[in-house]
Amino acid sequence: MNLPHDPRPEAPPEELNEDLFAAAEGPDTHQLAAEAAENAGQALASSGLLKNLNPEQYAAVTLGQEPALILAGAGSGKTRVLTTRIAWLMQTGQLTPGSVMAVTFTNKASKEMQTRLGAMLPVNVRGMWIGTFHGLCNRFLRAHWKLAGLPQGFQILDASDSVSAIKRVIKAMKLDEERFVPKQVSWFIAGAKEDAQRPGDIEPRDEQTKTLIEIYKAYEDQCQREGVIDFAELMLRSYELMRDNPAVRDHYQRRFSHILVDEFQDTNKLQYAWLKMFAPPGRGQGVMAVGDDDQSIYAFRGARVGNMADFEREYRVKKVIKLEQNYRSYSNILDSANELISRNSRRLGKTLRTDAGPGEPVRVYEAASDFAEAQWLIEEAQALHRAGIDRKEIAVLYRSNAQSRVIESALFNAGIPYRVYGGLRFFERAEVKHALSYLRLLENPNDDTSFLRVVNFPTRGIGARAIELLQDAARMSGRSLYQSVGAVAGKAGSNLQAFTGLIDSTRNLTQGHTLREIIEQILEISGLNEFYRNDKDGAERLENLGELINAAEAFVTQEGFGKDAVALPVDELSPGAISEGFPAAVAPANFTPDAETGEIMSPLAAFLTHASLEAGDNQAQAGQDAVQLMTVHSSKGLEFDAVFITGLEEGLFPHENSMSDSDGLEEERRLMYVAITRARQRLYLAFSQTRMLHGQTRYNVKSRFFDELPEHALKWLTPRNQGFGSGFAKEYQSAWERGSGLKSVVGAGRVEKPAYDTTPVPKSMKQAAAQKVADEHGGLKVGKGVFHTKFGEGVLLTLEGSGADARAQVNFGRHGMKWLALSVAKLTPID
DNA sequence: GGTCGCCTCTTTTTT
DNA sequence: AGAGGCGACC
Repeated sequence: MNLPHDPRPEAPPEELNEDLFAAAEGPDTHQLAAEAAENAGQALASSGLLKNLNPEQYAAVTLGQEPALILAGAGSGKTRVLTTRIAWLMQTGQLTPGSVMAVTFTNKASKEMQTRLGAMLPVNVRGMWIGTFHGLCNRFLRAHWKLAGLPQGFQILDASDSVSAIKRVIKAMKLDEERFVPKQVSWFIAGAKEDAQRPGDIEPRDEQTKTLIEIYKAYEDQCQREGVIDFAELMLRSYELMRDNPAVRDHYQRRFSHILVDEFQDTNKLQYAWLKMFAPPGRGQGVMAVGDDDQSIYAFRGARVGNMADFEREYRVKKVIKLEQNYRSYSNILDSANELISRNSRRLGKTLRTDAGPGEPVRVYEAASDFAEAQWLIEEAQALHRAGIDRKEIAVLYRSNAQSRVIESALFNAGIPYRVYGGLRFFERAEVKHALSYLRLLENPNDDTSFLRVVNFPTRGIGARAIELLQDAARMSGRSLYQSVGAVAGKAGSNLQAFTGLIDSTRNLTQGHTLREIIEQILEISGLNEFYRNDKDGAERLENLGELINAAEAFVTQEGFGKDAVALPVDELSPGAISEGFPAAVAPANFTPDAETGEIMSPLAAFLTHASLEAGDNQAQAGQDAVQLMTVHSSKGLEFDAVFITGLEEGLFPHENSMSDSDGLEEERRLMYVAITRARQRLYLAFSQTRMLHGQTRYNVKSRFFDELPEHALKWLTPRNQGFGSGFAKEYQSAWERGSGLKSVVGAGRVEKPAYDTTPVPKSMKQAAAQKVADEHGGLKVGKGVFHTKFGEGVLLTLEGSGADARAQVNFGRHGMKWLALSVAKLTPID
């Protein structure tokens, strides 16, 4: 135990478990504990745990059992406050491991919290209710699957599974996929669920909405039939179970005397409602919400910053504690962040300060191309490494995943170890998903999504027609595809039976085998291995399948398999809980552990859950000293000695899809704020004049964010204003007046042909049309610069129509994207 | 009826 | 650059 000044004798883990049971016994315990804390707290004031906390942190850590809202700026020691508070509450006897729930958003954050807490106290953090919203909901539903109306081994659909399930629904309903785009429908459904709305709760405003509601309903039925639930459903089911079952609700409200929620600004409506089920205002539990409105970056998926204000009001928070002292960055970095974020209008108000001094300037670099940007970045990173900075302390951030490619290949060619977070995650790779689908079918043959994914992969003579017949049969009888195989006659039918036979026999064959053996078997029997062995590009995929076996092995051994499953019998079935009159309906009868092993879940089922919930973030070689690559979103909560923010270009960052409304732009700004505040010592901002994206070249203008940073904190590594960012029309004019013209093409956006293609050959109708219009308007070329008397200079992005109808889409940078009628607008080409 | 290969469209961010 | 859709061929 590494708490040097613990006044109490060291408590053995068993004793803590005793406490754990006691914790479920009701408010009296809480009260006694609080009294004990009163005394202990004084003694602990100068102990190691509370040492070096600033006054605000101290106040937050040692707050009594009451609702609290902590406004915690970036780098203000938020995680430290959270973990120290839990540790302090436990040390002072106010809390037992079983009576606290700590919720985070990302797996990374919850792991971090567990690690830190584990280092402070000798507790089994795995058994504690520390996890992501979705992880905890999963745990909750595994415990109460029957009450929740789920099959015991329910599986979780990830985003892409969900979209393909919805696609099937749309097809089955014979709806037009153009009009009901599966992805958008998925959005609609997730959005409804996040507002706690079932199909019946949504108002059928118009025909479109009416149909969407029908799809939602059918999708629900389908998921229920197949025994699967999506991410949003995890939350919604848990919420509804709490809402509709007083006995369960009462149990958990008594059990958790303290609930801590991290990144509260990112909670959506449902998550807040969920929290209120576990700890309603006025129930007297200690609910601590920690958040930073300036770091709210998930509005796009339903996060409501307003939850912070609502929380303050509804829970009658006495005093909001603001953590504004930053311990991470030098002031040049902080000044930049502060200045930038001050442009946002809707803020709770908070300014970070530091005692660290100005530090180095923020370095700005302009590259000619994304390739050059990557090259420069690598040289700079190498220099940093030579100067003694660990590679893992160097982060490269970008707005969208697609940007990582260039950087990756440059790093690869230079032989620099790197690690990419996010992007195509391990469990999302096609071959891995195939393998997982086979595994899911072993566990639950009625999982139609998995069935369809692999029924004919590798090909085994089951085509679209056969599947259509099968789906019809299934629909008629209301059964799963697997159950309906017998209904299809002929060759196709026997092929289908061969497939289900393959699944069944593998299941029998591997009965009682280890997870590793099961996976090895299915890879062979399914023919996946053979398929990739014969595929000329299959080597890497085979490797990934091998990696899947490793991951399973690691999951079983190191990870201590089934933490969610194992944790349950211990604390759900605690004598305390039962003696407290925990209703029979949710008591042990609901657990049907494996007769032989006593496991609540099979290792396979647990592994599949793990694969859905943690898309394989930590599959990349952990521990190696590697440069860290990630999106700005996934960098939240992390910090590095040196940070490169790349691709700071209009249309990319801020992203073009967000620029239309001010809310979107403010979110982009918060995103930039998050990115900047990741850096401890060195911050680099880079942008590029051209960039290859989706196989096309884009011509870029530097991000408007450069104009929102304090000049004194910046140092331009390339000549300032060489590029064509803000106010470039003016620059253009002066350059024009000097008679030099402009050499480079400026502007931002997509162009129809590759940049360096000197002999353009129209590849599509669109291009051919563009070519035609260009001929009519001599000299205008897509991808080239144009000049407009009012808007100045821009880049021609699209040409459409002909004659009087001819239109042009031009990006005028500062003046934005515009569609112009060529019969009216006077556009002159610039070379 | 199945398979293969060419064509098109796509992509913001995540549990 | 990669996946899904569509048409031609087996």
